[in-house]
Amino acid sequence: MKKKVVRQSLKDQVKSILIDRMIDGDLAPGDRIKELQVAKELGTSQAPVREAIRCLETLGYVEHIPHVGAMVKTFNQSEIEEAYQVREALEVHSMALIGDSLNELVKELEAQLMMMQSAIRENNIRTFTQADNQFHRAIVSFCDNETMLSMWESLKMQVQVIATLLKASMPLEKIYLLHPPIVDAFRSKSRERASLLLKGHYKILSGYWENLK
Amino acid sequence: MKKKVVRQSLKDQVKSILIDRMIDGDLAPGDRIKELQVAKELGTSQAPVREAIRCLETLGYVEHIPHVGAMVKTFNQSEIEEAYQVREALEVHSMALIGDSLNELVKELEAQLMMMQSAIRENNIRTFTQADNQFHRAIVSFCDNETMLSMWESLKMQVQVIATLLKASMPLEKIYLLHPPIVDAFRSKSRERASLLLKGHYKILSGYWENLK
DNA sequence: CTTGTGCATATTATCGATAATCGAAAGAGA
DNA sequence: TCTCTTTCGATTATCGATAATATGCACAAG
Repeated sequence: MKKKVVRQSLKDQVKSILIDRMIDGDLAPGDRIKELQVAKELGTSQAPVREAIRCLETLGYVEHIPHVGAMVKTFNQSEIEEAYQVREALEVHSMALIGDSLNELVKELEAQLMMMQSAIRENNIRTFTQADNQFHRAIVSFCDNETMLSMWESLKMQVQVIATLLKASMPLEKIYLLHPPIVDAFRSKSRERASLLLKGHYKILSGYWENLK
Repeated sequence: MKKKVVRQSLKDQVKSILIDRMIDGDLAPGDRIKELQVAKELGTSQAPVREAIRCLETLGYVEHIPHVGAMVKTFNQSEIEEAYQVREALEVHSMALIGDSLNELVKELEAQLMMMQSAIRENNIRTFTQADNQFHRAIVSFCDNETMLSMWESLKMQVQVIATLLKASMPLEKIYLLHPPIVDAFRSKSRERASLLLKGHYKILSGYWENLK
């Protein structure tokens, strides 16, 4: 691997730092992000911070009110449900588009199944979630449509919220079991069946979700 | 209609102006957009222009290369095809989500059918395209999912390109005829059939598209 | 006790100027 | 002639300072 000189703009660096803080929980939903304060902390001027925040805004990570400021976005219930529906739409359609790379996809999905299983054994929710995400991402990724994939990824945040809640109330094992049949369907080249199974997967999860509310 | 005090930030004004220029063709795909030049023209400083451009960038209207500049985006073929597939995914799934507002939707769709017909009589491609768009938008709009709708709308530009080309090579009448059966299916509350018809609609159009390339 | 008004403060929005970076053209060496 | 380096002009990226705006509080009026 070549090691290019890192020449990241300040904006990008600030953006990464802010995202990290959100992941680590240093920045919780609802927290204010003040431009000058962040700028001072990071030793830059207001401009790059400002740009970074606007970027996070369009990514849907923060909410911005003119002349007032930005805060880490808190998703309300309906936004989360909406995102879940869109995700389903994209994944179901992606399945129909996957071409002759079905075998490779199956291999990737199997890998993620293994990962999920081992996560269950260790009761490691974090790893499980990661594998689960990777499983679904693979489906979209293999249909070879960058636009589709980037839209799918833009839902990450909202999905993360619902996933966390679901995993707290639903045994991992139960969630896991929704996946192998899908892989089976792919293995026997039956996109149609896979698609129905995926819809079922989402239906069951949203059933649980309804009970949570 | 209430008339609130308009207090648009410079960024928003610049953004609107640039979009207008793109629509009017003053800014064609591939054209450079220079920050300081625009700033001078509009009598502002570089900052608001810069923000506006970054905003257009995330909207997918312009392409930005660090330290080089921004230019009006030219879509390549695969990007356009990708967008069309995503659009299909969103619309098909939306159909399944539409609740008890089916009747209202039918009314809206019928209105757009009429509009298309009259556009055909006058051979007004612009009006036809508008009605066509509105037809498809209505489907997504009636499933009551803001996230879905905003994603659908973010594909506007790419779809516009493909639509223009298609309409040049395919009789409007032929395109029109793909729509009434969908409305019929909705009228008889058959979401399933409507969904299949919509998929057929897209299949036929992409068939034409393949011939164009 | 409620409502409105003006001020103080905090924060963003905008500005003009400077630094950093890129791409093309000019020049040097083989 | 070709390739590599250097220089130069153009443009973006960043800065520090100032203007504009919103929010909350104190206080007066009803």
